[in-house]
Order: sequence, then structure tokens, then C-alpha cells
Amino acid sequence: MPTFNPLESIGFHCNLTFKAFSAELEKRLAGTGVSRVQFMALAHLVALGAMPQKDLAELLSITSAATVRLVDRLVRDGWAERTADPEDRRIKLITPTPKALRAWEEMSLHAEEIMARAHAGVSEEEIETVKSVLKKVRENLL
Amino acid sequence: MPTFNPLESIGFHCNLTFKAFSAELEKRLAGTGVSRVQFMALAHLVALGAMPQKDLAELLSITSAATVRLVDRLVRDGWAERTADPEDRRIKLITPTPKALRAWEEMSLHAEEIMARAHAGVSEEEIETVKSVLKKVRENLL
DNA sequence: TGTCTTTTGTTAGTATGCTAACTACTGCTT
DNA sequence: AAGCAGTAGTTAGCATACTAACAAAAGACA
Repeated sequence: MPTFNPLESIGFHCNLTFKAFSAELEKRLAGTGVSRVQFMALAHLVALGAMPQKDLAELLSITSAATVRLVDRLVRDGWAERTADPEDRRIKLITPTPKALRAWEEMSLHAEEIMARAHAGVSEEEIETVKSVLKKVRENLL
Repeated sequence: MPTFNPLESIGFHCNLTFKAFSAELEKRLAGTGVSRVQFMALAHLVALGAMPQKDLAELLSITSAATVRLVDRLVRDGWAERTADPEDRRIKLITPTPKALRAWEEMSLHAEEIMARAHAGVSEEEIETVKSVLKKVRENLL
């Protein structure tokens, strides 16, 4: 009987690897009051500036419903604000607060250090291979 | 200012790829009443037989607390049972039900098809490279 | 044997994801 | 202008993850 073996699936390995990154990032962010998901949201908000919730949802690859609550928590904790879009009253622009902008530079160092550590001993070429294979796999699954 | 760019991180790509597998598996399991996580748990239970919750937690790489509620739902839905370990009264052995064993063969086909589709057009060598690089990355992050 | 430590499982509280159903608003079409 | 489809955001209900605090049982050791 051909039994499904998780170890053979790239998806399984991706899950494990993603968890390893998550755990390390969460450990380093422990003192900041920012969660891993909030960190990713702030990365986009700081890099690109205020944007509608819909855009943030797309960048994070989550649903709009999940984004509502993520932004709720960002607002609650003083990292972002919902402001009105003068052009379109449906839209709530999500704006990073000055507090977020100030704290970002130091926080983002954690992510860069983790990336550097994770990629240690792996050639640039291997990293590119992984990225391109994973991209192809995602396209295969669309 | 050196800004963190998620696209450069293998962790980010792993997250996206894992989500793609998850979405596809969930779509296929829609009619079965089994969730993706329950499916993974059953894969281990069917392959290895009854085991303590702790072992299941390790195989799934989740905490024991998360396992408690996962097993709660498996039991609730008739896929598994908690039985006493005659040797050690702390242990609850998680046993797949006959219903689970019967349903497994067909369910596991979904996972195999998804793997086959995902890996299409990717050489065996590339797949091995991805697995070994991801493994090294995880070790780097320990 | 009695106590201390470890192991296993549980509960509580929070964060995060999903789908489905809903509201408010925009914008097209007639 | 009226009507209707599409878009943005919200809410509700569920599944799943985590940490922290706890209980019960087993094991180790004086």
C-alpha cells in the first residue's frame, strides 16, 4: 500500500523551516511587545508607507478578515492608526505611528541577523535554487 | 537605511509555499470532515499505530497543549480514541479508530496527488537540494 | 520509605488563520 | 436619477498555534 510520507513532501519541510524562523524571530522580539505577524506588517508599512487594509492583506497573504484583527491589535498597541482616505470613504488607510517608525530600525536588525545566521554555510546559488524551486512549486499548485 | 526585505528570506518563501500546500490539501479534504492538521495527525497514527500524545506532538512539531485540543477534536469526530497505557498511568495512548483506518487509504491519495503535482517539472536533484538546504537552515537556527 | 524532580497531560488566556454573511460605499448602466 | 454589481471592511464562529500555571503519576535517591 503506497502510504503518504510527509518527509518526502517539500510542503512538510517548508512548514518545519518556517516554524524555525518564526520561533527565532519571536524569541528576539520578546521584549519589544511586537509579535512576529505584527513585525511583518510593520515591515511593509514602514517600507511602503500608509496603505489600505486590502493592500496589507495581499502583502501578508492573509484574508481581509484576518487583517481586520491584526490591525485592531496594531492600533491597540500604538503601532498603527486607521485614517480615512479622502478619495474613497470605504478605505481605511493604515498608517504606522511615529513610535513604530522610531522602533523599526532596531527591530529590523533582528530579522537581518536571523537571515544572515540562517543562510550561513549555504551558497548564494543554493539559496537562489531554493527560491526558484519553491516559486515553481507554488505555481504548480495554483 | 538597510531595510529588511522579506522576499530575500527563505523563511518567507517557505511560509508562502507551505500555505499553498495547505490550501490545496484543505480544498481536497473539504468533503471528508477532516482538517489538514487532523490529516497530518492521522498520517502518523495510521503509519505508526497508537502512541502517547507526547509522541504525536513531536511528530507534528507542536506543543503538548496544542495536541490536547487536536486530539479532543479527533475524538469528538470519531477518528481517534484516548486509551489508557497499562504500563504508565500518566500516558493516554492515541489510537486511530476503524473508521479512520478505513478512510485513510482514500484520503492519503489526495496528499500523494498534491505532492506529484507540486513536484512536476522539478528534477529529483533539485528536490533533494531544497530538502538539504532547508534542513541546514533549520540547524543553523537551533 | 518519604521526598524531590521529571514527565505527561490539562486548563486558561491570547494571537492568528479561515469561511460565510453582512454593511457601507463606489461606480457603472440604463 | 434609480438600480445593481463590485469593493472594502467588519463581525461571528471555528480551528489551530503559543505560553504559563497546574495536577497526577513515575522515578530517583537519601
